[in-house]
Amino acid sequence: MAPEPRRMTVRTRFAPSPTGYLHIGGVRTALFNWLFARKHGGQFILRIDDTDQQRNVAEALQPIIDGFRWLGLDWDEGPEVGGPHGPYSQSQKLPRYQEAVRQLLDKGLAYWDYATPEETKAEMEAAEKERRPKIYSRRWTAETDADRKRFEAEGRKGSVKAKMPRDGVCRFTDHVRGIVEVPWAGEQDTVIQRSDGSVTYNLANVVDDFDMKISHVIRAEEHLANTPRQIFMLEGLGYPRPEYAHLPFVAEPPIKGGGKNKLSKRKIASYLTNAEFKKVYDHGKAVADRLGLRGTPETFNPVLTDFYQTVGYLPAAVLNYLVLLGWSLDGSTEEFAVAQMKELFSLERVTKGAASFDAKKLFAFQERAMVALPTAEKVAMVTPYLVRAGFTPYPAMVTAIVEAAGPRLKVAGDILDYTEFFAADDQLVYDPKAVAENVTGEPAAGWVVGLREVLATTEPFDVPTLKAAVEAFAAARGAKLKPVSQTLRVLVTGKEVGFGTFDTLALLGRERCLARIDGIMGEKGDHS
RNA sequence: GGCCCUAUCGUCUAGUGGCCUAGGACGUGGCCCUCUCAAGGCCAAAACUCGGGUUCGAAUCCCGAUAGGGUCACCA
Repeated sequence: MAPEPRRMTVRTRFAPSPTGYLHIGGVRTALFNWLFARKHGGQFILRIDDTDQQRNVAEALQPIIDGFRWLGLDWDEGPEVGGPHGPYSQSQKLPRYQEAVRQLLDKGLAYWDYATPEETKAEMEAAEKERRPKIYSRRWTAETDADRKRFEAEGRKGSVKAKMPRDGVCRFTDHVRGIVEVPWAGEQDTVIQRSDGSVTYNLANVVDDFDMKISHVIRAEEHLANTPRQIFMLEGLGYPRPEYAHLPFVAEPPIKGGGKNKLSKRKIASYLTNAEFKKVYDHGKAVADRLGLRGTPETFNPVLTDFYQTVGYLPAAVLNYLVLLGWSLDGSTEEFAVAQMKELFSLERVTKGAASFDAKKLFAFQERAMVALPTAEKVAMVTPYLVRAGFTPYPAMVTAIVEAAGPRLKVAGDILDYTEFFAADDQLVYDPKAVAENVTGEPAAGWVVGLREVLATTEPFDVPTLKAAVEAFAAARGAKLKPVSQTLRVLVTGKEVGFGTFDTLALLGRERCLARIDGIMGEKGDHS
């Protein structure tokens, strides 16, 4: 029979542990898996790696599911959507795994072992001291049921270990690293079933990948060294070998005295010593503060995707940054719409070295994407922030402010920089320093009455007319435009920064401007 | 410690023997624009880890060193 060139369906997976948060490095791995599946018209599977049966799996899983949904990384099989190769949680597959362990035992590819943790530890330490590979001596191996009984009579607990070959070479092809060869003799007899009957990751992983018909295992490089053990198991079980691609890990931002360690959410304090990382964090923190959010490093951390969702980033921008962390199309194309990524992604162009996470560059993608977003979409994005901050945003006003803000609006939460337009005239918050320097101090104090008069009489109340009137006002007093416009700005917004002064005036309208000036001047009057 | 992986500007990267006096992007510095803050425009500084080979010619191929990382003990 002629070997038919069969077209295998591409099936990839991402298998997070339910930890309660979605790590940005994990998203990068998931993205590459998702992109590869989408590019080849295959399926992307989400599977839950909860072999050590934690308590609140559902609760710890939710943030991960939310993150995927927010980013638009849809899965064809897995939690909430089901699928024909379930269950998609390892905790529900124990009998299945134990069956696999039994098969390995029956074939003589695994054995019962009764070494105590102390004994194992002592052997390993001795091996390290003698500069030998850390290979178990198999001293407490039970060959027969009688052996098992004997060990158990001693009060020992048995675990099952894989019986790794002691000679030959394990060779496999990795789509990013090429051919990898490792001598079997260096591979440890790894525990596949713990003494409490639960199974370990390597075993469960191999069984799941087979059950779910995973064609391409695309995962972080930390698993590269686990691959021979997994190959041993899957071949022992008679499973076909999937294709492998080990991605370089996402490294931490450059910090003084730091190497290229894996990005970790726990090390946020040291990342904050990196000025660029801190800028991004501070910007996000400002938004969270105005929202009255309690930002704990547990949830509010640029290493976690939740940060970007909370602050109001665009999923497309996050994805665009992430796709370039370890992959490139060429040396110059940087902007990719999600649809383009799906079309252009390839494993062959994944880089080999670890890539540092650069929050500031992610932010740059966000800025560009935000500027390009149609006003209506920005309005929809921004409105919930105003609501959460306690304002009543009227669509027309929001639209006007969003347009006036232009490129100042870098994330949705930035709308909270412009709440002066949504605040009631008698509830405007004035920055005392700004008032002291631009309103009550000299020469500004002497301009206020005149400026109020200008605003009261300028007709029409639009940008060019207002500008001309104020310029004339300044010229008449021998003043430059700058201090005068700043006085006006503080008078009606309470702040020294914002849109162009005349845009601000026009946006507010004559009534509100006069009301605000009267408000602050009346207040000053009352107190003096 | 054994085994495995990796190594181009501060960072992400292009580069697969001559097109490289090494290109792009973020960041940084300067200038311009300007009523503040942004944005924008222009310009600049900034890298092939080191040492040997192979070759007429090496960032690119080979060897070695160094550095970083991963993995190996009932985490995933």
